[in-house]
Amino acid sequence: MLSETTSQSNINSQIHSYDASSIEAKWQQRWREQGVDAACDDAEDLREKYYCLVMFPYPSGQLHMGHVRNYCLGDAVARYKRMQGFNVLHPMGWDAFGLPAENAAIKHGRPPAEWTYNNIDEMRRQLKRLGLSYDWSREIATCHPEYYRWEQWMFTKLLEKGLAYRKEAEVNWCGPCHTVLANEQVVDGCCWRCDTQVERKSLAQWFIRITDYAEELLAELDSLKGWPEKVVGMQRNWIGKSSGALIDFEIEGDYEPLKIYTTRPDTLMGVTYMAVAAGHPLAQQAAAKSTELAAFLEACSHVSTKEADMATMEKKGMFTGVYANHPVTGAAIPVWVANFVLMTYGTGAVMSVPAHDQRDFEFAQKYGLPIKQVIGKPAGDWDGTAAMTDSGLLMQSGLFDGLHSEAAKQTIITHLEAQGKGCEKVQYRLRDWLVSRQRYWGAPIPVLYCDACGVVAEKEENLPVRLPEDLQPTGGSSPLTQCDEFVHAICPHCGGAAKRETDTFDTFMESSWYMARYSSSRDNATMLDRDAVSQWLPVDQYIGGVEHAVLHLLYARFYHKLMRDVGLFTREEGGDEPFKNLLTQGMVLKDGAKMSKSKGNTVDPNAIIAEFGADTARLFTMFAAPPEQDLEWNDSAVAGSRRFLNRVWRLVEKVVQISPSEAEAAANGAADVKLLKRHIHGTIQRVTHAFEHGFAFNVAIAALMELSNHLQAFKVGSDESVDVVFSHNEASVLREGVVSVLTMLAPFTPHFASECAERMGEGEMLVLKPWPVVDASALVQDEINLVVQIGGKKRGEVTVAKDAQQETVLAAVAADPLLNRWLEGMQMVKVVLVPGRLLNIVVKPA
RNA sequence: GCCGGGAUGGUGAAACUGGUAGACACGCCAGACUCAAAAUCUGGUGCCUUCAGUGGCGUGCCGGUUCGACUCCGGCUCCCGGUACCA
Repeated sequence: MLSETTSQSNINSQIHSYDASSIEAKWQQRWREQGVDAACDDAEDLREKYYCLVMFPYPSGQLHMGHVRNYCLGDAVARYKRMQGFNVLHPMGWDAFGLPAENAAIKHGRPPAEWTYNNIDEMRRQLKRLGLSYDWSREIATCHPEYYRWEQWMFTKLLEKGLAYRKEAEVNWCGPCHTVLANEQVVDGCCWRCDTQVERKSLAQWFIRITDYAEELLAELDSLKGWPEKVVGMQRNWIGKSSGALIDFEIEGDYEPLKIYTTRPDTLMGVTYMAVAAGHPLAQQAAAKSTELAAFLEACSHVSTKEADMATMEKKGMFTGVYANHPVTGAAIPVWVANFVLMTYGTGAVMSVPAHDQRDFEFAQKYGLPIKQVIGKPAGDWDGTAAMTDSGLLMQSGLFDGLHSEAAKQTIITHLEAQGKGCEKVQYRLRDWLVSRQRYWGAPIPVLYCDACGVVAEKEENLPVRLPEDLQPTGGSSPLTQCDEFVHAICPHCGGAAKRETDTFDTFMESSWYMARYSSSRDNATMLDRDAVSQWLPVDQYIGGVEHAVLHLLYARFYHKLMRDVGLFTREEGGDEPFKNLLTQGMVLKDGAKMSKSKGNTVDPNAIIAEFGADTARLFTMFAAPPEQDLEWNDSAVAGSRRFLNRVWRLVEKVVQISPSEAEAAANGAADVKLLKRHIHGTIQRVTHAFEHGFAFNVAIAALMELSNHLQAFKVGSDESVDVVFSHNEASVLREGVVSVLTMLAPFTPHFASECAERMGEGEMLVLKPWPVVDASALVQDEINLVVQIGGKKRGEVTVAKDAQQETVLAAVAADPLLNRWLEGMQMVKVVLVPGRLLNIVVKPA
């Protein structure tokens, strides 16, 4: 009884459904055998190149839905471009160095290498199960010596050019991660990985001079037309260019002159006090004479970045007892210590103009300091309740009176320059990139410390400096520091004993150039093959999460320019910028929140593939939301995506069985065929448009669903039980429609579409078939339904010739009693005809 | 504060350069098939009104431009992301 029920239900589900797992395996094997996913390096290949890249994953062990979405987007683009006749490079690899591997190693007592390689194997399997069309022959893993040796080589070049250097500096230290961090990796004063508050420590570290490239990185943002404005804006803010002046204030007594940076030299004559950071030498020096001041400085140093909830923190200060001399008037100006002045920006000291700076204003009010207006308000009088920060004409400014702010800036700077008291200065917020990390699982920094020769770079023939892969981290300092075989080395300069650097590179170093390496990933003679670079770079379409807006995406732009300037390629060969177009996809949410293990709201891609098939997982992630928007996971909508595929499957079964009759179509048949043909080509137009403009795949798939609904209803209407006879013409257009749907589904659901196409007798390689082309003649309509508005409100439609003139349309309206009644007792004031769209009759009571 | 994005049915979302608001899908309701259920199929589904044809209202709020505004302009409110005592 039970078994009977089960078998019955199996039969039924077979009738309505298809077997995803067997056909997906079948097609994956065929594509692999036929090498359809490989990019062609052959110079004789005349196809235009297209480089489609998705951000490579960190091999954490399991693919999550965010990956699935990212990679399905990239795959849809790559497959579409292949069908459009491009020679597509669509590679994949592993960002394989990093902290999680060490943490896992500590937890499991096994070396990070093993964990990493196992994860890569598992994740590669998962990617293959999704049917993603990667050229696996170019796969790279950044932890492989054949990869990082070139990064080490590059670093030695940067050392030669003075673009890399070692310096003792105040740096960000994360205790739990046991390493320093770059500025970009500190978020709200906390470590970007473990979210604990970073400490400031003075340590000798390796830096790369990204600040030398600040201007170029900023200027070329304007050329990135294919990037989201948001990301461009974030990078612009991060670089933080401002222009102003450096001004020296002489200090009375035994002090160095006080150098300040200001963007408002025009307000110089309104300075009523100076403010320096607690860490400023002048403050420290003055504190030696005042216990009270020393106590205040001590208090300031304990205000952590965290509790300093910056926006609301109270402005505090104390007079140092020191006076500065105004560089123009010579007037004595009190120097204060203020907790809002940052030692890390500008010179750690500011001139305060309370009349024209809100922060200075609040401080002056609190401590009863004078406020002197030197800029006239453009309109009306200044009420003095808040700082007046607009530009305007100078007043109370002696010889500068009457100048406009903008002119005054220049005049005052020139005046100061003449007296050696100041100069023009462009300031950036960007700091040099700190690239050394006190971690084991990373690429060794190829330098040695020799007692005789000092800091020496490893020789090129000794590269790579191999990371021993069998060490076991324990949680404290890097096991490399205890590894004698690694540490004790020979100085490449004098041949004496030397110690190796045990710090490793920031893992963002590896991800900064992988896109270039894919062009020549198997080349062991050079970092980048010049021909391969000019063949493939720049990346035409880059796809990934927005969280890398000022991390990876800034570093990669920088590194690209470094590689160019080291001479690996010219600007003609590799371009100035690595990524032409950027798509930042949204997150995958469940119950309104980002999926995470801690929240317990994850959806496992394996489970979805097992239940519905890879094609359904792909289709849903592309259909549920536009790519750059967050996607809310919805289990029943996933099932709905699968239902759509089932319907197409049954449509294919039906069309395959049609044997056209010799009888000619009925009289109205011709019109039906024409309409269907218009639907088909309208859909081709819409789907192609989606691929060419913004990748609105949700709309593209909706269009395919719509067409498939039309195809199902063709000649049958809602009653499928009717035995319909198709003429040759009808059958052929129906077939054209189904093949079009399958062809356009191929980028989204490649296995399913291929299987259906094969059943239709369309041959094996749907994925290599040309993309359908719009037949413009099919879109032409002789008669159209024209919307009729009366008084701006839609009142109905009339059927008229597509190019009908106004009189004709009005006649049609008059002939329609339902429309005409709106005109009774009314006077026509105006008639607006939008050809092909609508007619609006403006009326008023007669 | 500043920069960027957003607000449309019960839900995810469509709407080309101003021209039929809600395509497509999920959910829900009803029906067909079934002993029954599942699956599948069909129909309905913005809100209010009406027996019904109809009519009115409706894209966060207020105002403007226009024959016509989700779309453009001015002024707000709220939400999301980024960033910040940056001098």
